Amino acid sequence: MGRQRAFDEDEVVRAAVKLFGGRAYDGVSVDDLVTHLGVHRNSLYKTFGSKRGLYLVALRRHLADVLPLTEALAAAPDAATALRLVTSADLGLLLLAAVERAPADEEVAAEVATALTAIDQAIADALDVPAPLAAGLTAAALGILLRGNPDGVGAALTQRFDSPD
Amino acid sequence: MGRQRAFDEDEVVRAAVKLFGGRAYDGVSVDDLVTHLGVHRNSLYKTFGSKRGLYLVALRRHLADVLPLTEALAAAPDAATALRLVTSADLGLLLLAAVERAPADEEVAAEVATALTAIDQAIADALDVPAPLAAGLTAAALGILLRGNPDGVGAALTQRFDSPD
DNA sequence: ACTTTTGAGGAACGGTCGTTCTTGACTGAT
DNA sequence: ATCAGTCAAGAACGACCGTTCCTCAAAAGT
Repeated sequence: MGRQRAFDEDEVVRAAVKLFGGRAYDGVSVDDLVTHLGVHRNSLYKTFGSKRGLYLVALRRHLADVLPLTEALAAAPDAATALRLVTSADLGLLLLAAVERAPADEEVAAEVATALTAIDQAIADALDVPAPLAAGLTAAALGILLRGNPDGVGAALTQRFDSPD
Repeated sequence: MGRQRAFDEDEVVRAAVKLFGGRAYDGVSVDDLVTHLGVHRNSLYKTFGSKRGLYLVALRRHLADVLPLTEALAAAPDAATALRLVTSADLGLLLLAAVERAPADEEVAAEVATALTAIDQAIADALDVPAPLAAGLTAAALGILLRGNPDGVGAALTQRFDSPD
């Protein structure tokens, strides 16, 4: 048919995940995307439709990368392991999407809610704890990620948490 | 000397806290501020210097409102009470500032870090627990706030948490 | 070899951004 | 009564936003 594209769509989306995960949605301009993604403006719009379209694709790719995390969670023996798994994952875009975009974009809100629920469920199943408790653990992990200190804090929490078992 | 101003600066700052706490920094335009704050463009720039200047003032006001929270925390008898105090507080702007602005504005980052440390310290003192554990509790509270479910989740966490005592 | 389809390339669009300028009304001090 | 200083009001600024258009080069189908 026509000329073949000179960029790898998967690479582009991954680079977009990195960019959108690093700063706010409105802080990433289309110029930034064109510069850092190695895709021409025109191809970007031809492929993803709009900036928001690319963002949604990037978000879904990011959330798809969370699936392996839930599988790893299924084998977690205790809360400490589960918390460490979540806090050591790269969830930058998920975090930013939840705080910043979800309130303004219900499609983003739906994706985020689904992903968080999946993590909750994986924790609930693995540790055999009630759903609200699993959701609390997920929330705690997100809070730790948000504070940017993966070490020490989580350990202190779960050390106390696992002791009654 | 001149004409007296027709707006209450305190009211304006409080309205700004509400606006900036509701959506991303770049999502709040100066037009939005002028419209919802009841201050004229010119007065806004005369009083606060810039949009970022107003944001910083609003952030500091918001964080000043956190001080009473730390005082209340000092009297918290257990983790459940502490967590409930934090998760029932209005920390929208703090949360948004931590996730979205802090990475891009080191002055914001410093303010946020100071506020979070103050909460950590208050919890550590009240519950007589080590600092990392207190920081973990603060993080958990932030995560719960971020998920937007103040009830149930926190209770499930702390019920388990306080039981060994 | 020729046509057709598609991407690359870059200029350009209208709109909105944060910010500033100009003008006139109001008020305290001389 | 006059003057100086501050505020309100809104037009206007250049810069940048997301998006589109136009032209040319490359490659698949005939």
